Amino acid sequence: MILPRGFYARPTIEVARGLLGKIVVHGETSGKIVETEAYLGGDDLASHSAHGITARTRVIFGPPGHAYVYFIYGMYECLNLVAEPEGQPGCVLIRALEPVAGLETMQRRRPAAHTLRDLTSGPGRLTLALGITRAQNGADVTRGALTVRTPANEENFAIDVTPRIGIRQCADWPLRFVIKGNPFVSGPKDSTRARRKARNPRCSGS
DNA sequence: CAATAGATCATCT
DNA sequence: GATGATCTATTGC
Repeated sequence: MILPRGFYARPTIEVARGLLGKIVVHGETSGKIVETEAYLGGDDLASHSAHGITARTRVIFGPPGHAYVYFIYGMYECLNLVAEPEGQPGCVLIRALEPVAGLETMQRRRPAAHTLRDLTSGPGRLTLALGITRAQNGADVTRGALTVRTPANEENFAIDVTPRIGIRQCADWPLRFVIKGNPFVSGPKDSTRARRKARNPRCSGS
């Protein structure tokens, strides 16, 4: 079943947690969401919407249940889902998927992935694997080729909360959510002892 | 296994 | 003109 718009018209953090375990479908390819990050309005300087409405960020202020796809580092695109009622900023970055369907197609789109885990475990990776580009920016994910659905049988899982990754502003805010123990989350592999890598908090001071 | 540099461009100052 | 919600290949233990 496709998630209704009401699912997205809630506080961003609730949407970010609720999206874990759901299925992103684009054409013949699909994957289960195992890692998300919340990007809020207001004081969250890490969010693109922090500096107000621009040509790029207008989607974040628009109606919920739409895709916000942006281009970054000259090479990669990242998929977000717009939350909050229309007029209020807030979106959820999809950071990692567990491949579900269309594996051959995904492999073809990502020749650099040597393991199944590498296929979709990262924001730039999963957009390549699913074939998502800026053409999907602003697309309605409650209808069309790009949708988010509930899995056939929803399993129980615990949620881990950590700081967000790859940002400089507000780097210590606990807004990253992962399915605990799922091997497809991005970051250090826990095949062996995963040592905690301490990052300098840049936003903790004044 | 851990750390580092390079690729590359839309967006904003 | 600088920077960034990244990924990959390469180097060094």
